[in-house]
Amino acid sequence: MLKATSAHEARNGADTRERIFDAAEALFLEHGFDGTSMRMVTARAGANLAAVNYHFGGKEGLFREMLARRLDPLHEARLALLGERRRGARGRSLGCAEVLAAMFIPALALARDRARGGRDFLRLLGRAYVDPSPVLREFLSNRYAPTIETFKEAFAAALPAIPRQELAWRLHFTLGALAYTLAGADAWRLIAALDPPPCSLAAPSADARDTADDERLLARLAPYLIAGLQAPLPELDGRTAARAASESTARAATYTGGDGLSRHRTQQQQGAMQ
Amino acid sequence: MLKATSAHEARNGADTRERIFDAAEALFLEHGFDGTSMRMVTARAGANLAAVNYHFGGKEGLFREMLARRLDPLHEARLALLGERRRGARGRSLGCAEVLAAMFIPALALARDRARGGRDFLRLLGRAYVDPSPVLREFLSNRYAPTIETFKEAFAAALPAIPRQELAWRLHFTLGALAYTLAGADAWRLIAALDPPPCSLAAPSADARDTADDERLLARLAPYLIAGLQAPLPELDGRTAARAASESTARAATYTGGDGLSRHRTQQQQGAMQ
DNA sequence: GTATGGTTCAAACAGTCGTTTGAACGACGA
DNA sequence: TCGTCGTTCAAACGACTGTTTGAACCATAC
Repeated sequence: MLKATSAHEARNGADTRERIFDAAEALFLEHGFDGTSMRMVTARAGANLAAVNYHFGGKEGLFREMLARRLDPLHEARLALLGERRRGARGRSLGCAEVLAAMFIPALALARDRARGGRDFLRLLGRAYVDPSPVLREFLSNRYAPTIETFKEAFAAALPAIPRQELAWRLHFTLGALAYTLAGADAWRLIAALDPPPCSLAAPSADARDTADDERLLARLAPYLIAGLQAPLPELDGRTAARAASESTARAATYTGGDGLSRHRTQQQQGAMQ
Repeated sequence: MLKATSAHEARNGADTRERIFDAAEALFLEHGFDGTSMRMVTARAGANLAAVNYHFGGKEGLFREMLARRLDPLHEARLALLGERRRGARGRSLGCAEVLAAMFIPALALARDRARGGRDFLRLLGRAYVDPSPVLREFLSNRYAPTIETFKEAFAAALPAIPRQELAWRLHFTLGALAYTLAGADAWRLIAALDPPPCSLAAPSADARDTADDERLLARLAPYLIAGLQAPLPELDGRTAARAASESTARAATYTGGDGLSRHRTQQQQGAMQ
């Protein structure tokens, strides 16, 4: 009734499951949750319409498991890499770029690994975060909230000069730039137009070309995000964000010490704005 | 047969049009294009189901006109403000912050003006950019491509040190952070929790409070985006995104400047990543 | 051999989708 | 007063939605 166990069932049943996963993934990338029908999925997968309800219990179950298949390994790898770098730092707190790398490298590795993600992995990641369907939104926020919280703490330690409120917003902006960039089909079409083609001698496979594109894209994205995270603090209501924070939250005061303060010249670019 | 002309028809017909617009707007914010049905719209608008096809020719026509109602004034105001600042500069090229302000200020003004946008205007703007429906994507890219091109030129003049390819990407990231931030219903719920409430003496109206929220949000967003746009250039030759990230820690990366960015990728960097 | 149990299948379920129809309404000019 | 025309209305259209059903399949266990 539930999962496949014997050799025969494992071969047949698991195979249809995978085909349905792949079909749902491709269709979700193009049409979103509401725009993808079960008949589209099963037709593309070469499976019977009832197979979705048999294997996954319904449309919602299919998309939840489809996302978890890709996103669970991603978040595990992210946490593992973050812990590894923390142990390697021996007490020294990680830098902002190192924390960001702990988010980027596993995503890139999965995009390179066809078995666990494939060339469309990053697009899937982005689409999942911008889909309007409440089913997916609730699923994602429930399942991956601990990981996000852990990285939020890591960024807070890496950027002690940024008040917690401000940092929460900047991480939100960062996630937005990431999700939108990765989700947009336009972006991946623009790569070929904007970036010069790789001049490798051996004709690269389709996968290798896409992987190189991913790396170029994230190489462009990382400096942008790091600069944004470390930007001078804004002024709210005539006060600096730091003052606003210290007036409203007691926690910010504990982070005022440390080396991060010298890095921020809070007056430098303020005058240029507006 | 087509639009209303006489006094009577202008009162009745235009009124239902507006009610349908408002209903479609609210539902589109929550459910997206595919998740919003004509019956949901007409029921909320208190109109007959056939009214949508009568006034707009169909679902696609409704959403196109609904978006144009909000976004046309926005883009006109953006271009007007940009031209105004250019004339005020008397030949001196505008700064990055000024160009960004020409995008922000009209959006904020429309969000403050209930008649031409209202408190949900920024959310609508964001949702429109992330909706997966090909109908809306094609409509937006066709209709507002000239405006985007104009601002791209303005940013290019404001940031002469950034190569055009790189700038195109950074504007894409910027648009992503904007759209995702504005679209997310979570963001607007977080504002109350993260930002200290305004300490005005008079009890603020609901609109005034939302406007203040918008201003705080964009005040936080602007330094982030400006810093990202002005970030040190990435190095794309033979390095992975991870190494580029860790090398650019704390704005230490070198400005290669001009076109000094060598784009020859020497060899495959497969081995560099685990 | 037969029985078992996971899997697939065609067919149909009730419901919703966007759209169309043709009659009715109601203010206007003649 | 009558005809006109823009607008609204209930009702229905065929197509599509997600889901369910019960029979058929087939390698395995007995």
